[in-house]
Amino acid sequence: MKYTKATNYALHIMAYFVKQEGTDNLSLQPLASHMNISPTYLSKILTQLVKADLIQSTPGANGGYSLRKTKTEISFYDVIQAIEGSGALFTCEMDENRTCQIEKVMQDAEAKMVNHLKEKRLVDVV
Amino acid sequence: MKYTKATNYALHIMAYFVKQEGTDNLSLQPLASHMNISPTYLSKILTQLVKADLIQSTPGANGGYSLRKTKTEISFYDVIQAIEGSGALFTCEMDENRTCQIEKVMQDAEAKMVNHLKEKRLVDVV
DNA sequence: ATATTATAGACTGCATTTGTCTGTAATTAT
DNA sequence: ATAATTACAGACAAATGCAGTCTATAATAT
Repeated sequence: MKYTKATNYALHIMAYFVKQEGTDNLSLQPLASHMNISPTYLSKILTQLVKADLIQSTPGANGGYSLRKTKTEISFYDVIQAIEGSGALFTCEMDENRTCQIEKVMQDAEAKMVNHLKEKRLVDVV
Repeated sequence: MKYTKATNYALHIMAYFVKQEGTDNLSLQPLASHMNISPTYLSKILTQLVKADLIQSTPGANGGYSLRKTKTEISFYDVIQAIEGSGALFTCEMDENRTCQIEKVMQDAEAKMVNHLKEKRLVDVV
C-alpha cells in the first residue's frame, strides 16, 4: 500500500509552482525537462490538477500553467485527492450490513492522517 | 491507494481468534468455511501471521492455529504490518540525496495514523 | 502406517499504474 | 488569415502488484 508515483510528481510539481511564483506561466515542455518526465505524461497529471481547480491552464502562445489559489490555501490533501481520488483507505469487505468495529478503528486512524494532510499547506515546504 | 483485501481478512481472522478464545485450536478447513475463502488462500494469510509471531501453528491431528500473544498485546498495527510489510506510505521518488520536505510532511502524517493503529488492540473490537 | 494437519512454491488471471503515441482544439503573434 | 504555440483527449501497450488456485511436501497424533 503506497501512494502512487503520480502523486509524488504532483506534490513536487505544486511545490515547484510555489518556488516559481511571480514569474510567467510555466509551459509544458520546460516543466517536463525540469521534472525529468515526458511531456505527455506530465500533461495528464497537470490536467488532473486543473480539474481539481488547483492550477489553471491557458492554451496558445505565451500560455501555460499557473497556480489558481495561494500557497497558503492549497493543502497537501488537496493535491493528493486530485490524483488519488477520495477513496477510503480501508473499507470492510465483510459484515456489510451491520457496522464493523474494525472498519471504525481504521477510519479513525485514517482521519488522523488526513487531518494532518489538510493542515499542511504548500507554503510549509518552501 | 487502499489496504489490500488480505489485510481485511487478517484483521477479521485475528478478531475471530479473540472471539474463540479458550476453545481448541482452530484448523484451516473450518476457519476457511467461516471466512468464506478457499483454504489454500487462507493458508497463505495465516502463514504470514505465523511468521509475524502473532499466532502459532501446530501440524498433525488436533493441530491448527491459536493466538500467540494476548488480545491486549496485539495491536492493529501488528496485524497490518504482518500482511502489508513495513513499507512507508510515501517515499520521495525525487531528491534522493538531500532531504525532501514533502517526504517529511508525509511521514509525519503517516506517523499520526500509525500511532492510532498501535494504540488500538484486538481487545478493542470485541 | 495412516489420517490429519500445516507449508511452500509455481502458476494464472485480473486490475491498476505508468507510460507512449497520435491526433485535435484553443489561443496568440504576425 | 495563417502559422506557431500551447494544452487536451483518448487509444494503446508494458509493467507491476494483488487475488486466488493447484500441486506437492513436511510434520504430528493415534
